[in-house]
Amino acid sequence: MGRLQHELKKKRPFDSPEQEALLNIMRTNDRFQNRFGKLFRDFGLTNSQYNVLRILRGEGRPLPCLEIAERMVQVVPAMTGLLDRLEKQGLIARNRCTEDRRVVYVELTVAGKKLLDQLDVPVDELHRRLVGHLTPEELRRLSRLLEKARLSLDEPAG
Amino acid sequence: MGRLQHELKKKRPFDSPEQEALLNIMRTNDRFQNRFGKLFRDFGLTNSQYNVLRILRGEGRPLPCLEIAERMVQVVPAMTGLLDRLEKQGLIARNRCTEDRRVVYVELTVAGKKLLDQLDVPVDELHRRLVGHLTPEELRRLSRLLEKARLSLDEPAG
DNA sequence: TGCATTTAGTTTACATGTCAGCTATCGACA
DNA sequence: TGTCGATAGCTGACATGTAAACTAAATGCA
Repeated sequence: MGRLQHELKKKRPFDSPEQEALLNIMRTNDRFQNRFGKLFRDFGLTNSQYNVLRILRGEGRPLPCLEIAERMVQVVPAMTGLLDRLEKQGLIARNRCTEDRRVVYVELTVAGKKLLDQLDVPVDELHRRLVGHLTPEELRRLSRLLEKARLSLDEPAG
Repeated sequence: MGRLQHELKKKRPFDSPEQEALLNIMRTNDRFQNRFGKLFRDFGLTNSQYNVLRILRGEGRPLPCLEIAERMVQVVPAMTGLLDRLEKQGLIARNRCTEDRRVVYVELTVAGKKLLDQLDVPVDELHRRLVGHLTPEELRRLSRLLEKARLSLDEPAG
């Protein structure tokens, strides 16, 4: 009996290798997200909030809401509230674009950058704690398999 | 430049193979969850609701709330509302245990079983559409790598 | 110019998750 | 018997996600 089957107390084996792989992806993600959530909570952030800050720092310049939403696989409406809370915490600032007044630019504040920088070491440590026991070769294989899995999303019918 | 890096419009390469693998897991999970969400929505269900029904059918007997929560990696408080909505839809029934009056048994109703059975074929089709382009060997390798990744969760410090 | 279409964001309604704290009940043990 | 600690579940507060409908602004094109 496989490890996942045991974890889920499943009585019967999986219907297919496809089902087993998908359940493994979801299970692994849930558990790992949980760990990151606990780390970020200590710094007053949620996973999504950290994600927004990280995107802004990576870009190094203000970004429109939609650009941020795209990189997070998230629907736009959710961004509004997310940004509201980050703004209230003083971690980001919003400025309406003068050329196209529909656009709202979001930028990292000094406080936001500072908080993010504080998180770099703990985040990296957590990365290693969670998957550092896999060899670099295994990590690369895992990444390649997941990227191949996502190819199905590009298909029109997909 | 890797596929994930391109998807995320990331300018710089990943800090580590650990980070890349973790982001790949999260990204893949998000996109796939989305697809399942759309399928279940057509049947008036959410991912979590389907998960509960599936667990109950797999077990074939009533289960206490906590047992269900455990298998879903979910915290108890969330279960209450989830079960409320499933009960309101007539898909499950709750009975308080007579021996231990703290325990509430949850069981699948006939309507719940029927709805679930209707979903079997579409769900299996979606499984194949999402990851059916990987060979059985690749799917097994992916599952084994994810299971190995989760081993870190068992460690006391983990 | 003038209107239809598109685009960027927001609002609203609802289902999830997370935590902290509460109630009811059970079991053990003095 | 009576009380204390553990267990099962619920409530309330808050942050996320999803969809649908809406506002405001820009664009295309007659």
